Amino acid sequence: MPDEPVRVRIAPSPTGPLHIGTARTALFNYLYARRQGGTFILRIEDTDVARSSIAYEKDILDGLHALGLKWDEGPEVAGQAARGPHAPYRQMERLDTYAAAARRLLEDDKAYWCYCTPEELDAERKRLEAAKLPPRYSGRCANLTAAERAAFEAEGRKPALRFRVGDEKVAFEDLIRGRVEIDTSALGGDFVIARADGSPLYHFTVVVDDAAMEISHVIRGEDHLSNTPKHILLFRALGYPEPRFAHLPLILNADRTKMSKRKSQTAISDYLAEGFVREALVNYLALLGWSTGTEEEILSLDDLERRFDLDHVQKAGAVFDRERLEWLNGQWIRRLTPDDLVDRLRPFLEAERAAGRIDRVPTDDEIVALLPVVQERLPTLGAIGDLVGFLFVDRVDVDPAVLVPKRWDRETAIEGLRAARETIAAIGPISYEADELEPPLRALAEARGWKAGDLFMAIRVAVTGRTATPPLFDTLVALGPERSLERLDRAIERLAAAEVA
RNA sequence: GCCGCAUUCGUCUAGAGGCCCAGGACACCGCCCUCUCAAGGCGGAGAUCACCGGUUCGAAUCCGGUAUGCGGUACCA
Repeated sequence: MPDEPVRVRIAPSPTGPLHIGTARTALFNYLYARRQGGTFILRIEDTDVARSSIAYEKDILDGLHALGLKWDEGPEVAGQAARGPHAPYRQMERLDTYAAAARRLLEDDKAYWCYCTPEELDAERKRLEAAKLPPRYSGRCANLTAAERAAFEAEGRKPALRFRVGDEKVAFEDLIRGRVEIDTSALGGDFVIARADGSPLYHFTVVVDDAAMEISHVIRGEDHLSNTPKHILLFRALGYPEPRFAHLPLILNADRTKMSKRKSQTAISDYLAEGFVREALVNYLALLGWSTGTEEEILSLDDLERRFDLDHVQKAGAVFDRERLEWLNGQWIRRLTPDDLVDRLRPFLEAERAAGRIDRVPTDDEIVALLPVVQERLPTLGAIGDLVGFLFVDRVDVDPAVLVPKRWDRETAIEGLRAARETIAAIGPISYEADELEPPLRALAEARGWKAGDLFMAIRVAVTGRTATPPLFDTLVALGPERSLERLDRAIERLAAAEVA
């Protein structure tokens, strides 16, 4: 095949939020286009009017934008007109195109009107199933006479349009799986391409549009592999050139079934809301079913655009592994510049505030100051509240029981905290730095014969309310001398009061 | 049921006849670092390459069959 221009597309249905699987397919199409110097097209397949919504369309466009997958043709904003030489790119706005194609098939007798009701078809299917036969349309309406049609019309029946399947073998060369051959007799008979209400169905619109938009490579999920012969038959019947096909392995639930909302978290927006960064999402998704062929695994979108190829796409399905995503997310968070990280953290801190988990949102300067101890501790951006939220609440809740280190008793804890309080107070606000705090507190522990770790733990719990925090002295500095002493005082009171209880 | 696709450590994968009694990463375990938690470093455990036959001097890699899994089989996409 001569160098035809590469044109690929992602064709989501706005019947749900952007799904992990759709995002991965979009990514592979995008990467293929970029790598081949081709065109990446977004087409909205909204012919299932009952389940489609503009809100889902918006979620899908927003999600693709958030991942950095820019498309060359298609709608930019949900609901608004699309741009590109083949506009519109929303199927419900292309109905006349399908109607024209349907008319041609009808005129060529490659399609016919079927008056069977859903009930009749259902009964037929059940009968076949009961007889342990594969479900298949009988072809009852395949050769109706004009009189028979008129009789049905007189009954008020509205016909669906069926495509004649015929009896042959269809073979194609899948770019990932190699040669695939299917006998069309296994396709279940003539299939419906337009509903009784006139609205076109997926198998039909996908072919008409892929042809109209001059799609050169159809890269999609393996769940469409078995449907491909139907599409090829339609391409041929309509006299369109066939595109090349590449069927990607499925993304799987932990039980190795096709990934579903029911068993996994599938919405990209949910991952973004948790604080997964686009770099990690893209990196992880790219490595689900594809590899560089080397041992490299931290790859930016830029790297991927330069290296993606269909040869290294895996054939078998891949289980979605959240742990690995989290690890990659940490890798990417650690690579962000301070300014960038602050920008990305702010919305999450604002969300913490809105949820009432912190009492005020820190300033950018405060966040920047925290970065050295926070950046390597964030598995997700959303973990920020859990990590340092105690710095931005008016008062912490301290459990007296955890205030006492394992090797200590209550009295020692009170004594230790009092001594620590004096030591810290003596340092004063001017030299209140981590380097100034540590030596005297260590000296204190040594003088009293305490393990430094025990003393530090008691202080940590007193000022943060928790046993796992960023390094203690940085934490004290972030807290400031006043609030540090105040929290120590409160903790001492709590412990003293616990005596009574 | 029928049709199709797939099968390398728990998971993601490297591997395109000898470099592999199979390499990397996540997770797991241990050690180091260490004020806790992370991060990082080092090490460990973990795959008879689904199974059976064949081709070959030699097979994870080629061929055939079997098994298992998944997907499709809608007037959903």
